[in-house]
Amino acid sequence: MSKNHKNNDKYHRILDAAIKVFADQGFHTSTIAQIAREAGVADGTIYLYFKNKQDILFQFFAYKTRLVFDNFKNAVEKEKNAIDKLKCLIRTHFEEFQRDRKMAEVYRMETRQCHRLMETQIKEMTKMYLDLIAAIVEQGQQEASMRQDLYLVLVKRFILGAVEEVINVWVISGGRYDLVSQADPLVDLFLKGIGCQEISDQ
Amino acid sequence: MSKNHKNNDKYHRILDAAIKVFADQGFHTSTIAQIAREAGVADGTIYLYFKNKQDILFQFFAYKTRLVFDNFKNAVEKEKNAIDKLKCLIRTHFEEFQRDRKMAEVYRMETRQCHRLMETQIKEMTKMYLDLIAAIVEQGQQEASMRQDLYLVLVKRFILGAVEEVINVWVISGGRYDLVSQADPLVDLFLKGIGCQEISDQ
DNA sequence: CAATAATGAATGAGCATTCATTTAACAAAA
DNA sequence: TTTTGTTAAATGAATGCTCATTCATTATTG
Repeated sequence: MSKNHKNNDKYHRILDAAIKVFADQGFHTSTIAQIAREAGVADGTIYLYFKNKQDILFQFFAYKTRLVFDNFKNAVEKEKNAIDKLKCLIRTHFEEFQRDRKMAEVYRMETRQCHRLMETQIKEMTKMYLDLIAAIVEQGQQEASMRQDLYLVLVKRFILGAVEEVINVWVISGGRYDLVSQADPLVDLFLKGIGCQEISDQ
Repeated sequence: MSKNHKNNDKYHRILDAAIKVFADQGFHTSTIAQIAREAGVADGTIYLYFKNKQDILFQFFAYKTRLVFDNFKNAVEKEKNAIDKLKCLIRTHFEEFQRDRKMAEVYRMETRQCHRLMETQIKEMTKMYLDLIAAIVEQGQQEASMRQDLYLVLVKRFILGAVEEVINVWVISGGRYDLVSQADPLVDLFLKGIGCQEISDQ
């Protein structure tokens, strides 16, 4: 009956337990036994809800992370001018990752690992994010709040990279300070850069 | 006699082979047998030059990567004003990583993994890099080529993150385009940002 | 002939996955 | 309400495979 385990309480118990274990030790060094213990179920039970160990990580990307990224688009659409949209995107990103630090830790770790099966998932999410940035910047150019002479491909990476690095440090610090408050200062850097206007044109 | 294996040809053969294998599959899924095969030696031989599998990765950070990062400082010192130093840092970074793509791949992957033993190495290199950026920015502020109202901690991450992300994409693409040519456009973004001067002050 | 270096088969530990068995859930019959 | 039967869910010990690591043996060097 419940082919769709996603409606089942135990599916989530196990997935959350796995995320906690992955966050602490990384995917490869985590064992099914540890995940089972953390979830309070027997080792074998995990295989009633997941195909295998890889599948747990797959579900993490396909289900958990995906939801978060879908949110970004909705949040951004609520704002109307480009600069507010950019602020909103980054604030929402920080909010969501701060809300679920274990998710942030696993995301940070495992997106850089080569797990053949996840690649598509990860690429799709990244593309969605980059497209969001591109749309915002193009709108900003039309509104004349952003420079015309931008190399868009680079701008997208420039923004994504900085955002992820700010999260990275926050994760490494153990989440001991408020991440969201860094959003506006970061957007300020994106917009104005670090140079003095008068000289930076040289 | 050769306690210091680093002077030994075979030490480098094995280390380079390992880097190639790690780059292709990641540390955890690589086997000693694969590394031995790639290096053209027997499995056991590896243990004459390295304590164990982890030690190979340790040597990668302690020896290979470390050399590259030490270079950055020297390169930067050759320039005299802050903006040129920043350009030099990023150009050199791109040059070195482009010169040795396998190294870049392993660095990208394994710095985000939790390998207890590497942590110190990685933190030290990152700190050195961030200090370099901080010094450049502070000089820029004295020279009045960079803004006075900068939150330095954030600026460091902002720059490092963007730089690493640009490398990241280049690595993912399989190194199919020229990385170094992205250095100047990136520094331009760092200095001027993406906003229009007139409005970005709003 | 040492002494040093290299070999690769053998060892054993660790762990994902399976599956025979047990337990729980629920419904129909008494 | 209790009894009994049926199905679904959960268990965890047993299996078997994959390696990292070792070490007795062989080759190389000088």
